[in-house]
Amino acid sequence: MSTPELHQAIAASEWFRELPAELVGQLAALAQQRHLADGALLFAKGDAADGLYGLLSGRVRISATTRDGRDLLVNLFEPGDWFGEISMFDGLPRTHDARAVGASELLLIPRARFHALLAAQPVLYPHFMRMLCRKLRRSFAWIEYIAFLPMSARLAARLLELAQDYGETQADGSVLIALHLPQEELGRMLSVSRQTVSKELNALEARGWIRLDYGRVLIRQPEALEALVRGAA
Amino acid sequence: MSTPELHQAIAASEWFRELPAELVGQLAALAQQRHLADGALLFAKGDAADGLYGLLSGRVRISATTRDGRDLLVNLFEPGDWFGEISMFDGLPRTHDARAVGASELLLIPRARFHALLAAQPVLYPHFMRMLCRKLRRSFAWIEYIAFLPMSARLAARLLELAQDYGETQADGSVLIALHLPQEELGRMLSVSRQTVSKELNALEARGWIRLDYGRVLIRQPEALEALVRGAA
DNA sequence: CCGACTCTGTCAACTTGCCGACATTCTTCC
DNA sequence: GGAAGAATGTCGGCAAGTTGACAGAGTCGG
Repeated sequence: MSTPELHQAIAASEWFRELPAELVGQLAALAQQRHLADGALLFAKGDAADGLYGLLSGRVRISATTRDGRDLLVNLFEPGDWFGEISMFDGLPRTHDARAVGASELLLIPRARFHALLAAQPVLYPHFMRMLCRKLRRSFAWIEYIAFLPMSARLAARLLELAQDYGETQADGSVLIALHLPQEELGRMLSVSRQTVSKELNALEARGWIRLDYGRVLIRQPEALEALVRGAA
Repeated sequence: MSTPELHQAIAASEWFRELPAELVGQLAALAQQRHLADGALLFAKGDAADGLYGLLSGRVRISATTRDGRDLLVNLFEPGDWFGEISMFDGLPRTHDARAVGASELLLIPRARFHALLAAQPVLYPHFMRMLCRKLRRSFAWIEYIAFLPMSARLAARLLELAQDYGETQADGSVLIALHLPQEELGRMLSVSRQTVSKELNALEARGWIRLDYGRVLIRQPEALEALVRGAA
């Protein structure tokens, strides 16, 4: 990918939209390109930080795993997202595993260069602080959901979040979650069994709020799901 | 409190230990002092951010609350801790409620002044980024505990954390958690009922790993608790 | 030292969600 | 079009934790 194309890709990302063109240019100049095959491991929990990653195409799955094979799906990044900043800023090991879902293209801004740029351009700091704050708020919300909401409301909340990130509005106004999303995967997001997800999704479908399809979900009445979340809170 | 005393108080805090004296002085110059009576509300979730807080004496309890009165005890700060930085950096409302436990003295660094100082001294940024990263890692660990560990291991993990923060080593080598800590409060930390906490604590005591006292806990064998956490992970 | 209050232990009935098993249905790839 | 594999629906037994109730024990202030 040529430098102007890189510049374009970075400037288009939600995270760097407000950044002046000059700084985008400087970031682009630091970036290396990287390719990952489907399922390839980008980094694992405990690894030393190599740099900051930006996703150009494909998907990256962030998860926590136990020795006995259970795993928790923490995040699913799509093109335009940036991640891996935590280890960059505190110098400690990676907090999670990162794995490609489908063949993926990434940008890597290596650690040392990134810190040099930050030192030269402290204007960048508030920017990345907002990035950290956003993840913190997301974590807090998640913790509260687990603490306060019953499983059904948590599922509804998760569906709405997915619709926010991956939703495609259909002709009839309903929102299709444009993801290959088996119920087992949904279960891994909520740390709940496949069977429980299945039962609950069917209950939601019976009420006409969603429609189930093989490996995907269509949300017909987002307001009803929101009410379910709020009502339980 | 006089300015040199403030300077001293800030420099002594775990968070600002590495900060050069000059910057500590500049922070101290911005600080206002504030007193809170036992149980007084410092700020509530949803409030606009007034500033960054440092605790001089007493305790501050950070929690999330539902309309129907359940609450989740997220954090318990002690003298030397600083908090309230998230809303400062992203400009969004407070994420939690903060309430004094016992009469408390606080420092407030007002928002506008703080940002002026940051702009003048960007060296401060990496410092606060580490602060955010630390809270993020804590959140992640918590989420994983909830997802992966059974209640007993989560309780053990929480006790060890409390021992870390509030522990006083006794003559016989065991560690007393120097907090008024009713089992109900422990339950609110883990979002688990008082009865369950009671049963589990008694099981731990039966194994000789802890000793229960009225409103407090003594940890006799930290290693055993650690093994319990690790074994379940 | 006594009464009020807080904290703890315990029980039974109930709810939620897990797990294993098995049958069905849908998709994909030859 | 026909496997093979992936995803889903469903059931019953089981484990963990909740809720409400009540009794007993510890602490504190007058």
